[in-house]
Amino acid sequence: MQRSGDEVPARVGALLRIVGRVVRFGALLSGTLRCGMALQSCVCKLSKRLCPFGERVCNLQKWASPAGRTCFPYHSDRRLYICNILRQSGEAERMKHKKVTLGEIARVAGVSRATVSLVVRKSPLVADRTRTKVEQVMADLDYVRDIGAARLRNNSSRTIGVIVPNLLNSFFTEFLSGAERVMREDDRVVLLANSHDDTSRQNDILQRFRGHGVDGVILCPAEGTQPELLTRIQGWGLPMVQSLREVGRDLTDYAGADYIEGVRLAVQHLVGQGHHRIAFLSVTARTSAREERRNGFARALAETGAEDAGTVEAELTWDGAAGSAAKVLALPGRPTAVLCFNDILAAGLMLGLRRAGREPGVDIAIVGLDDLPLAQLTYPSLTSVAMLPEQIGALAARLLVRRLVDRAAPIARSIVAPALMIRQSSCKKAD
Amino acid sequence: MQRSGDEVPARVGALLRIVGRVVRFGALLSGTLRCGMALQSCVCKLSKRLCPFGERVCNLQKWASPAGRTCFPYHSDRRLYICNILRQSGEAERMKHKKVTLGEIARVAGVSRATVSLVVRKSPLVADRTRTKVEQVMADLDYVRDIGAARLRNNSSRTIGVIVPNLLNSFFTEFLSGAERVMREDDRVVLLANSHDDTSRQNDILQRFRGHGVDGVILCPAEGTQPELLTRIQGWGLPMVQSLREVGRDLTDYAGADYIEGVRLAVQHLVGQGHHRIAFLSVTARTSAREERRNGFARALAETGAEDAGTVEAELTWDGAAGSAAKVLALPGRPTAVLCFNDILAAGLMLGLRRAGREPGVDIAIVGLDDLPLAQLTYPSLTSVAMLPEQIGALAARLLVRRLVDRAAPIARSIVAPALMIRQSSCKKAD
DNA sequence: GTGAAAGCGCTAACAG
DNA sequence: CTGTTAGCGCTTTCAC
Repeated sequence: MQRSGDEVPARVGALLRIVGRVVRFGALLSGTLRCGMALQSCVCKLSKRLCPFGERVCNLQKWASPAGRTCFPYHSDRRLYICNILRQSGEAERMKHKKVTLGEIARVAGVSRATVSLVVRKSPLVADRTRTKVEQVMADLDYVRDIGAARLRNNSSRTIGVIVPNLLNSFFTEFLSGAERVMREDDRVVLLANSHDDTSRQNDILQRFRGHGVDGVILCPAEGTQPELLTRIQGWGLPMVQSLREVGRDLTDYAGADYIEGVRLAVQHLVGQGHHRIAFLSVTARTSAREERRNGFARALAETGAEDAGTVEAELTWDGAAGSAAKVLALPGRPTAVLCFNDILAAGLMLGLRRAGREPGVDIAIVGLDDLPLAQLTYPSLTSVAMLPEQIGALAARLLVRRLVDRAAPIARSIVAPALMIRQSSCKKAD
Repeated sequence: MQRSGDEVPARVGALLRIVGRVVRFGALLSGTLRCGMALQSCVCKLSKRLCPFGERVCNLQKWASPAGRTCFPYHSDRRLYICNILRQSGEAERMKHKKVTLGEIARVAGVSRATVSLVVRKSPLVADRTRTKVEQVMADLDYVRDIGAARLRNNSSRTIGVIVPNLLNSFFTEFLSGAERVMREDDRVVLLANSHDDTSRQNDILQRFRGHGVDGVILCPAEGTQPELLTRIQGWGLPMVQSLREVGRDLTDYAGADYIEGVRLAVQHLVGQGHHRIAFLSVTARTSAREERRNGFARALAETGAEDAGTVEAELTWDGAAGSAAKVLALPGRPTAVLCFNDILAAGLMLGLRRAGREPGVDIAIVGLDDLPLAQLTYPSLTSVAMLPEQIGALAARLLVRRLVDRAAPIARSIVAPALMIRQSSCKKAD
């Protein structure tokens, strides 16, 4: 079955509906279905493209015969195209995965690639009629803009990298959640990596991110990160904000919580409960967060006149903290209260204390920091200071976005104010 | 200060060391430093590039004068280049962020871009001497391969997308952690997004991922996801594995835990503890995970002969679960034990029960599912069934990698075996 | 082994 | 407002 171009109805193009990547024919052309092809295997082909694009057709026979396929023409706004029905799924399959490009949208819509590009980028420079036409075609063909290709031209991948030291700690995953949310609101996408608090992995990740052309990075520096790293990153021209932890001071934008104030709230609360000998359960990993919390502790003690009953260090796990209970109890300062580096340690310590025959919240007061969700679940429930990591993540993301927009902006800090959450573990001092 | 090309020592090139993106000069040329320029601002320029690349220099004077800069030549393996000292940081800055490309490596190493490309991709087709030379230059210039540009040619971005419904639930973040780990081991990078269990956001994310050219997707389908979505994704030619939740059955690769077996373990344990009237605290969100757990519950009851004491539904929060305690206690089936959809609900339920004057683990047995870390912290500690989400994440990643390698591979399932973790909440039945 | 040339899909600059 | 042109940095033939 072959038809000459002359037989084609004048406005056949208008009857074509393109749905997904399969061409559906209008009534006028339904006769072609008699070829015995399933509707789904009807694919318009031109220059190896799926869908109804084609060069100008001069000689239908010439197109129809050599390939041994049944063809028929239709025309779109400006040109007469050839629609070529593929016999077998083999070729159809191969085409199915051929990308729909800007150029094809342009061809179908009868405009230039530049115009389509403008439409895609929502430029005001394009006429409304043109825009809607192009948008219609994009929707019909299921066009997806290739951001990677765009980046090659304009150096904006709309991708940012987030590096956290531990994905099993909900403090960091809440942080991540906030960052992801804001980035998505700003139409960006997050590349995620876990440094496991290892600087060499962190380097590795940074290189990889660089190779992927990220626009910027949110970094919670791994333990032991040197300030040189920051200058190196800046040397790459890679915008960065540090968060939760900070290397150096004011070397980059930074989002975090006011750890010192948080610790002060905790200590004041304990002192208010009548405690005057307070110990600190710290963590082994040396980060700015640790230093701030420790300094805050010393400062708060000085302010309140309470006594430093000593510091114990534990690994950042429940077991580690539980195991440190004995050391805490053996502290020469005979603490009546313990402030913990974070809730994970606090929860572990409470387990360990109970194993050692002491009732946390009764015999000894415990306060955590961070107010992770688990603080509500421990027994007794854990008094803690909320640091709002989800918010910090969001702030970090906003700082980064701001910097992407204006690289020369002055270095900024976003600090969230902590909030004391009083629960049962911070009992009044037993007499 | 100008020198003619003739005055340049024959093997000056050999004395050049390129460190980072700054050129350091060997002793032979140290005289040039007398110009009064800081070493750091010495930048080799050619065609706006940083570092010592240049066209062949025919006429040194011509290069030196018009730009008003001090120049001197050196030669590399094959060609004579010009090294141009920039006066001001203005221009130097602009250049600093100019990318080092394959072509520049090639020019410096004196080979073709194709050869460098082969080296980068570790092809065996390149001579050892050439390889080491090229690698040296890459290290010197701090070359980073642009994966986005590579993808444009070869359609492999080494990027995969992971879509989870909730980043605040550690079940999913542990999952994520496993997936990220495996992907990084395989030298891939993870694009992360949070669907918030919303199908329209999920669509949005998928489009965005598509635009970023991900090689594949790991999907924990949002509540209400239709099987059509899967066929659509497949229609895009986008490899995908489902995980933790499944839409349809065997439509795609799948990694998960054997929820039914997990529930069976829990019920058997409870029955072994003397409980015969068991309730189920379920969740409102309708997902395959919920259905499997419910079905498993029914089946396990049938197997053990225990009695279904009724089901209560709660929102997936502590408050929701705590609030449901009254309903659980009012169940006409008078349960002596409650199996909970997951640990979050179990923990919340225990809080609620205690508020209602019942002692969980004493008056009523509680078992959770998932064995989140928090199970060890509740009081009493929570008996739960470990589903090992970190492992599931890793398995999902491996399934996806496998499919990327062989798209025609048969559809596969990876199911991890759950493990019962007995703790205090699953007391023997009170008499 | 290596080099030259042709794109991948997109956008910036400029000319109409 | 729209079209033309010239690449972005890389890989892939296909010669040599």
